[in-house]
Amino acid sequence: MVRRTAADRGRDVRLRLLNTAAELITELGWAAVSTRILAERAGVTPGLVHYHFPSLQALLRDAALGMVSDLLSGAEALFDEARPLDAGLDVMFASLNADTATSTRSLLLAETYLAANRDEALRSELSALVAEFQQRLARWLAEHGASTPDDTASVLAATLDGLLLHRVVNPRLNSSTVAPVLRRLASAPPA
Amino acid sequence: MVRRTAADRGRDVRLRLLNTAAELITELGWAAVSTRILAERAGVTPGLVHYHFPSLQALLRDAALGMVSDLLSGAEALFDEARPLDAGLDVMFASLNADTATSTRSLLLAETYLAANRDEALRSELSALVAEFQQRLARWLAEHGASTPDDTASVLAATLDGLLLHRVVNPRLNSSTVAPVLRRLASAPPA
DNA sequence: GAATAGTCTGGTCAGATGCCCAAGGCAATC
DNA sequence: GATTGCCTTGGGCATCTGACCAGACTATTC
Repeated sequence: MVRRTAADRGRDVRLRLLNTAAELITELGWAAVSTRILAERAGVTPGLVHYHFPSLQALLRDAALGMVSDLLSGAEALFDEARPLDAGLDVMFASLNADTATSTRSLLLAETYLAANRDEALRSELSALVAEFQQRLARWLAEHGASTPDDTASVLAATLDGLLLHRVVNPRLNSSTVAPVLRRLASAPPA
Repeated sequence: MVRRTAADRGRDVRLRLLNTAAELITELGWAAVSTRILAERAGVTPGLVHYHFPSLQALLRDAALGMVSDLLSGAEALFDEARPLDAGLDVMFASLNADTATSTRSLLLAETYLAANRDEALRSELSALVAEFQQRLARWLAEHGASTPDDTASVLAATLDGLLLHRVVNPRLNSSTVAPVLRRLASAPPA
């Protein structure tokens, strides 16, 4: 028998709200997530939303930043495991396609970029997350002999996000077409 | 004295609605554009919106596709003029940064990708526009000795969009850091 | 001048929105 | 058993939402 105090249940509801908020942002778009839709999907009364969070926007911010943080950590783990540079690039892009959970979470990333355009607080927190990811990516590139690792990491990170967006309208984008080009992007310049 | 028939005024209002709709999508996000906000900004009564368009969504679709079409035509013109491959890449990315109008319109492009995820009709029309742009880009790359021009064009287009998104949170992204990496992406693979 | 056709107004409708709060719940502590 | 502290409910508030429409306006055609 598990003891479930009020505080436990509260933490649970808070978490469930954050998770379903992330889902709904990708499904409906950031601005279309409403208190009531969110509460219903989370199996909770609407009033609870404003008990656990100061505002709906604050909830969406927390939800988005949490998921983005998870997503970037996951990506870091991928290329950290795969030792050679080529394999790392392959694995990174492949994982974006294969896993539906990852794929929808990456749409959330794009939504968050756009929302960051309109929300100062969100922008600075997102900047920090992305900057840290790029530093690790740059370090990994440098360790594997890539040239101008910092600039390459910036562009590579942007490319990965762009590919996620483009997959919506471009079915040609799969591992075998993309990987060789990415390899060229990360390689040393031709003599 | 210019003759302004009723039909002329009508066409004018229709155009003004489309233009301000595009503005508002980038400012507020797709789902946050409402009939009344749009009408007020366009200097028009709310009722007019549903006279000229069957629904608000249809208006937003038309507005977005129109602007995206303009944006892609503009980009095509840029790299068509700049004969060498390197110069073309430079000019393409530089123009995205320099011109504020172009820069906001490119945020509209990202909003449209995400909206296309939820709107079948929008998705197919956007796919067609992007596919045509990529074909021209691939042809241009091929003419300038790039390898695997089709795949390269797909990834390059995604990279450009990704860079637009990332500029929001990454101040390092400017012409001088990005251009060399793009050049590597488009170049022939090292022997 | 009458008829026609396209454009526009102002208002209405039912429903959704974010946020708030008094009242009740329940487990831990005294 | 009383008290304390956190969680939860259900309803209410003012405001906004997309869509609709009867009627007015105006330039063109007869």
